[in-house]
Amino acid sequence: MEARAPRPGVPVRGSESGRPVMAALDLLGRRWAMRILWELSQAPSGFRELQRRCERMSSSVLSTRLDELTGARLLALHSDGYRLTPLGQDLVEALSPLDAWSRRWAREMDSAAAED
Amino acid sequence: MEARAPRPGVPVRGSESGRPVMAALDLLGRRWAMRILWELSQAPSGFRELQRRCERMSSSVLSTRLDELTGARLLALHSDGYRLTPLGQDLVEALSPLDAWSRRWAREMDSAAAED
DNA sequence: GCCCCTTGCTTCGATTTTCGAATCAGTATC
DNA sequence: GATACTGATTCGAAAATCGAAGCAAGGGGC
Repeated sequence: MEARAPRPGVPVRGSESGRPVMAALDLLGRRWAMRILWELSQAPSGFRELQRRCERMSSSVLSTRLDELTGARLLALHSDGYRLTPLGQDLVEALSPLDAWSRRWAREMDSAAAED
Repeated sequence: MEARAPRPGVPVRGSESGRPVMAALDLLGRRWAMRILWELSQAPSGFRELQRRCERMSSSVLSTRLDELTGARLLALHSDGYRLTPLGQDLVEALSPLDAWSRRWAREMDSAAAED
């Protein structure tokens, strides 16, 4: 399958500029993309294990995303399964504040719901 | 329109657990969601201005995303347009390392392309 | 050899999401 | 009343995703 992943420097969905951050937002905004990176940061996984860990995501989309993320040099297939590249690990680290934020979000949504 | 935004504590697409970070990944993984937050962090904007800044994204999707993000308490409509809430500002800050990462990504993709 | 199991991955029809141009209703200005 | 904004909706078309079935390759066990 031919991967048509967004790349920095090339116009992507929603941005003619090719600004790197826009390409990143396009790549990461595709369904399951961040989830896949998240799961692989916990442990390298093969295709089917990854599918199980993402609660049976569609194999066709998993295949497409793996192609795109591999093409973007964020991960690679080794003998023990897919693994993040150093670049991919950096991305997950850049995204890691999201976990703490989401817990604060959960608290605020709870107290907001309690007020209604 | 009724917003069916992911919320922490409630199972979302791809996760039965309701873990906050999974709800966040679902919400942010929808098309244009992160881009909208990104643009609003640069400057508050009205509906049409936002649409222009996102290079003519579909108005129907913009409307849906605005509903979802508003329901998630990440933004709100004021007299001068849509604005991030403090919670939404925190999210954008949590995502801000992405900009620096994307520039490193751009450099690595360039040098990788040069080798081919 | 053959059988059985697992792997990464593709196929393809059905469903969901997104697109985008037209349009609506509300408000302000003249 | 006419014009020009605004946020937002409608709806048929296009694209993305789903998901069950299946394929080809590899590794034992016999």
